[in-house]
Amino acid sequence: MKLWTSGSAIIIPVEGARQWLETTLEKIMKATIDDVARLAGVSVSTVSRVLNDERYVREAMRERVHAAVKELHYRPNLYARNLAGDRSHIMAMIFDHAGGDYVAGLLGGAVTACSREGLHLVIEILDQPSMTDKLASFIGQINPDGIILTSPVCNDEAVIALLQKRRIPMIRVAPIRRMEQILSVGIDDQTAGRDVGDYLIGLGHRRIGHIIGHPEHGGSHDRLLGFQESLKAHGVALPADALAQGYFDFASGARGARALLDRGDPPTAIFASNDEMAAGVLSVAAERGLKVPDDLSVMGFDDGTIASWVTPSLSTIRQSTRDMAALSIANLMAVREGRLKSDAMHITVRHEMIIRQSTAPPRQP
Amino acid sequence: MKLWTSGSAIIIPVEGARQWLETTLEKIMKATIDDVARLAGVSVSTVSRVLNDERYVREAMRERVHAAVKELHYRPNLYARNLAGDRSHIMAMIFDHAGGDYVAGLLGGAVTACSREGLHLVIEILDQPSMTDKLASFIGQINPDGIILTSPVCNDEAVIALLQKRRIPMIRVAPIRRMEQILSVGIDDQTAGRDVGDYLIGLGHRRIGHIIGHPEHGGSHDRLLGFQESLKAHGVALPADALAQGYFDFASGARGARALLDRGDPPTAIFASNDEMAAGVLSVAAERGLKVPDDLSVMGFDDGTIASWVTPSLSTIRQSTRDMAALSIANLMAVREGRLKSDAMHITVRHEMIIRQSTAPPRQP
DNA sequence: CTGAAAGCGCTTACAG
DNA sequence: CTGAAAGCGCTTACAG
Repeated sequence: MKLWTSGSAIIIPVEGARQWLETTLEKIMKATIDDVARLAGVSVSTVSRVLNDERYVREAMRERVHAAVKELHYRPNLYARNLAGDRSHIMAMIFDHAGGDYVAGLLGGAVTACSREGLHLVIEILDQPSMTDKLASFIGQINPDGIILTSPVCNDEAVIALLQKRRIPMIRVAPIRRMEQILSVGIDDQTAGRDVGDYLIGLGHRRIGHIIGHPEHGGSHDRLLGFQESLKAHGVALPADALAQGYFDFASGARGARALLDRGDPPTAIFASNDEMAAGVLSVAAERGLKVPDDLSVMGFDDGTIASWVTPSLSTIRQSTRDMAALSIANLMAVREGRLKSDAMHITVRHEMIIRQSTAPPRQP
Repeated sequence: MKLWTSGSAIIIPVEGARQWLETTLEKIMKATIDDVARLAGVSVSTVSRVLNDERYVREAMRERVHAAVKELHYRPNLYARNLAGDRSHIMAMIFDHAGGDYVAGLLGGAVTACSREGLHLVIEILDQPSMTDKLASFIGQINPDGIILTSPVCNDEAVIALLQKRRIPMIRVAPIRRMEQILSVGIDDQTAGRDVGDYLIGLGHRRIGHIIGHPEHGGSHDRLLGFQESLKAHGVALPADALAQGYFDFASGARGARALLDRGDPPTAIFASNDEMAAGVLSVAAERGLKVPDDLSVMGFDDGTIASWVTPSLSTIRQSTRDMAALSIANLMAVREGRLKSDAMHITVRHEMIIRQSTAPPRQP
């Protein structure tokens, strides 16, 4: 929409009028698909087809439409599209709390991937087990094109059943157990756990403790499993009291460390299932006058920001939650568009061991 | 797909058909406003009025509608509402990166407040200065009912101008400078800065350093200002080299600490403008064999999770970013509904000093 | 390959 | 206080 002025000026008397004019212009200037069709000299059907990248459109038409779109600064109305069509162009991510590097990475990765694909991300918090009513209301209103489920909700049977019934493509991030029909993504936690065991044993440690991660998070089990495998393979004992249950938070890491160090034969190395708990171990070591890594080696997991902050800095396993989220979005789109069947598909993301200051050979090898 | 009927039974041959039936039932069962109107024996206009809590509806009607809504498990279609009406029932929050306790608190508070008000939260990341194209595209499509701007975008003139032009209610979280016409929320950073100064001087410190926060975050300036006021009021000198510029991250806190401690007359206390930087100070102290708090007192800001993790735990100022976000949502709604004019309104959230282990009187008073 | 037209499920003047 | 009807801006069979 253009304004033509010929010789004379438009006089705008007062501030209020200027605002009114602006608002009105805005409204007029907000082009619709009809405006585009008119300018391009085609039907709205054709415009729609071009916009949605459908086949069977002549190149000439395509170009004319694109030119009109550009000239009018046209942006399709999300709500009209969603009402008329069967896609919402919206992705959802569900988690139980907003904090920590782990969630932040997922969030950042998801938003970035979404905006690259022309999608929007809406988030919802489910912090009670089986809040299916809240979830039902949420997906009933948003009708997301796909949904990313993090721990612990990704292991909630009621949640999964609901989503399956509603036929919403979903992907589970680091689930406890993979399911035949459902996409999932994660690193190979078991191998990572084995890597840690091998590394610590390689340093010469023979009494190694482990603080298990949150029981409702998939990584915890697999890391423990791999860790056990490694010790077994090297003939290193792992008595029951060398294991402490943690919950991925600082306090439970500290509690676990105290329990492990109070044993008759305390460990020379502790592997905590995430960095926060490892930081808890470090604080207990400091409190007891144990030098890290000389008296005690400490290994974390995640390589979050905290791993480099603490003193000494943490040796850890790096996993990219950003990548996991980006891959989640990409695969959910592929499922929705029929490019991919979701059956039995698990995406494994690379992990990497990062050695810093908190690990070393034991004092008495 | 056809259904065969033989006698009175419906014969469903294969699995595919069962799925089809389920899907169809789902679709049938997804009630619309028409269904509600029919069941309640009123017009859709009336249903709409009841749903939107408008006046001028008889109590009897209201009850019948609510009963029908409940019976049908009716949920209004978000996209139809948004297309027909002028509200989107969507709130947006913009930030530059997803990490840290500060952002996590805002996020959690916003999502919680939204779901309480029947709104949804969509998030967008603007990590380059003046990404107005991306923002324009975003709000053009989402048309949020309100928008929460965090630092540093809340200080971006181009961003604000765009939002004003589009008449989207916005609130700025902890802006550098308040603006007459725009809502903002934050704690009284200046008073908080003064509180810290008063407290450290009260302990007996006379050589106090400060690591300034990120220059594009509003809190930084005001905290510094209040801190300066306090020292001045008590006649305590604050030479230029007792100030270091930080960026709210661990590394800049460590850098700042080194600079301050390398002075001829090193400080006995350092006030860092957030906890992450304070953790950086702690690590430098450890590295130099300085005992905290005996040789050096350290004060943080925010009371994020990290404040309790580090050893010694940090004395700090607690501010609730959750509350800020919740208040933001509430006030944006009030503006949109005309219950509140956005002019010159700033909401001050309470802050609180938390004393832990990292502060004490100086060794030589 | 293209277009005319119905329809998605609401809201909102406009009448009464 | 209530209802009939237009309209929001798209997508999608259905014809051609």
